[in-house]
Amino acid sequence: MTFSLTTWNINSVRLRADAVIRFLREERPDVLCLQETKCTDEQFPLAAFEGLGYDHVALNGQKAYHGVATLSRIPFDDVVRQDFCAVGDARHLSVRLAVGDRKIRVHNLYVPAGGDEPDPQTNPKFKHKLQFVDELRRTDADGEPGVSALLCGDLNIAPYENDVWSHKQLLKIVSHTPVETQGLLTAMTEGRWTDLMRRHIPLDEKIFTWWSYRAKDWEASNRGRRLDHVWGSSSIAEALTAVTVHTPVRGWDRPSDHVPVTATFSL
Amino acid sequence: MTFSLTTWNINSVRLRADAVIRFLREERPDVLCLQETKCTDEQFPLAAFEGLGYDHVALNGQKAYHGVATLSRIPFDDVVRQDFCAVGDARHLSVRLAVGDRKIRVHNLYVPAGGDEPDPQTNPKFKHKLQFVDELRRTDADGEPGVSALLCGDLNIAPYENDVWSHKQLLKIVSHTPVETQGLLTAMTEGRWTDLMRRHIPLDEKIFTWWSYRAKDWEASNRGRRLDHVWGSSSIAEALTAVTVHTPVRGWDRPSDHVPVTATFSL
DNA sequence: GCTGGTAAAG
DNA sequence: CTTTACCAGC
Repeated sequence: MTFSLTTWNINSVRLRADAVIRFLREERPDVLCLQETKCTDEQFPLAAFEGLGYDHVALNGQKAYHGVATLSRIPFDDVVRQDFCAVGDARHLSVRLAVGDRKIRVHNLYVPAGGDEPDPQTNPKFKHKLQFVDELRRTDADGEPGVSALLCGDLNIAPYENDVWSHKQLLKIVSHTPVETQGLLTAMTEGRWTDLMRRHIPLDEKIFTWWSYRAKDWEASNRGRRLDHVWGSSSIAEALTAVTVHTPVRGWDRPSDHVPVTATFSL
Repeated sequence: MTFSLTTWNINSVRLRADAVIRFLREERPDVLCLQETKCTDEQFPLAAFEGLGYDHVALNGQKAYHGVATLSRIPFDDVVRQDFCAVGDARHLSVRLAVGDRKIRVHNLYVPAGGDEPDPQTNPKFKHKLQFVDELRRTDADGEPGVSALLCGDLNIAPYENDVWSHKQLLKIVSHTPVETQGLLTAMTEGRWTDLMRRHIPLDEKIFTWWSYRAKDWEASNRGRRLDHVWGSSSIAEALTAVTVHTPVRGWDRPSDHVPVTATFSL
C-alpha cells in the first residue's frame, strides 16, 4: 500500500487555489501540507477544493501572515495546533491519520524566516527563529507509542552545503548561517528524525525547493535553496520509496517562490 | 483658425502614459488637461510624451493623490497654481497662451470627491468639497482684461438631471446632491462662465464622462455621470464649434474611469 | 527586487 | 473595482 505526502509553501492559497487544484489533479498525493496560506480559516477557499477527493481539511490560519493547512484524502483521528514561542502565530498544525493499520502523525510547520541580519542581539526576528528551532527539539518523532511520524514544511533553513547554490556565499545569509543549520540539525537529531529528502538524494547532490522572486531568470541563474523539508520517524523512513522535488512548478504562471516536495512510501 | 482643448481625469498618468500617447496621436488637441496624475512633478513621465509635439508642459503634482498637468502644443505665457482651501493639495493649474492674437487662460481643476456621506457636519471630505466649490466662485471668466478663459477638469459634480443615469436615485449620492449642484451652478454663474458641454449638447440629452469601476459591464448598465466639464468665458463660448465626449476610451485596456472630453473652437 | 496583504481613496 | 502607499517576507 503506497502513501504519499506533499509539502508546499503556497504564498497565498487564495491567489494560487488554481495551482493547488492543478497540482492535486496531476499528482494526487494522499496528504498536502500547505504553508503561508495568508488567510484566516474563514477566508480559506474550501469550496475551490471540493470534488477532488480531499475531503479532510485541517486549518490553522490567521489574517494576512503565515498560516498552515493540511488537506487529506484520509480522515484525521486527531488535530493539534501548537503555538510555538507562545506568540499566537499560525505556524504549526499536526494531524493523525491511519494508513491500513499504521497510524501516522503529520506535522506541518512554517518556521519564521528570521529577517535579514543574522544576529539575535539586534534582530528580534532572528531571535524568534532560533527560539522556534530550539523549541522544535521537543517535537519527538517517537513521541506517541505505536504512531509513526512525519514532519514537513517550510523550515526556512538550508542545513547542508548542497542545500544552497553557494555554501561560501551564503554562510552569513539568514537560512544558511551555522547557528541556524546547527540548530536545525540538533532539533532533527534530538527529535530522532530522519531527513527523508537526504535519505533519498545523496548529500553531494544539490537540492533546491525555493528560488527568489528577485532573480530575473530563476532557471538560468539557478540560485536556489532547500528551505522545505520532509522528516520522518525511523519506522516510516524505512518505508520511503521516493522523494520528488516538483521543480517545473516554479515555472507555472504567477508561481509561488517555493515548489512542492513529495515523499512516497510503501507501507 | 481652430483651437481644441481636452480634459481627462487619467487616474495615474504613470500607469496610463500609453493611453495618453494613443489619445494625443489620434486626436491631437492643442491642449490636454489631465487630472489625478497621482505623482510628484519629478515622477511625471515627461520622457514618454516627447516627440509628439506637446513641448509645453505645466505640472502641479504631489505624492500619490490628486495632481494636475497641462500639456500643450502652444507655449505658455504664464503659469499659476492656486492652493484652494489652503490645504496644500495639487488641484489647480492655470496657464495662459496665445492663439493668433487671442490670449486664453486655461484653468485645470480637480475638485475633491467629497467622500460618501453628503453631510458637512459629519464628513470633513464633503465639507472640503463644498468649501472648494465656494472658493471657485472667485474664479472669474472675465478676470483678466483682454484674455478669454477656459476652465476644465474633474469637478466631481453632475449638476443637471441628465448628467446622471438616474436623477431620482442619485439625489442623496455625493456628486449629485442639491447642495453640490446648486453650489457648482452658483460658482458658474458668479464667475460668468458658460457650460460649453451643455451649450453644445441640449439639457434633455444624457451626457456621461465617468463610469464606476465597480460595475461589471459599464457599457451595458450605462450608469454614468457627467463629472468632467469644460467652461468658457462668453468671449470664447461664441467660438465653440464642437464638444466631443470620447466614450470609447472607457473600453480601452485598463482604462481610467473617466473619459476625455474635447471642446473645439474656431477662433 | 518582486510578491503578497492591508488600508484609504475614489 | 482600481490605484497608491506601506509593511512584511524571502
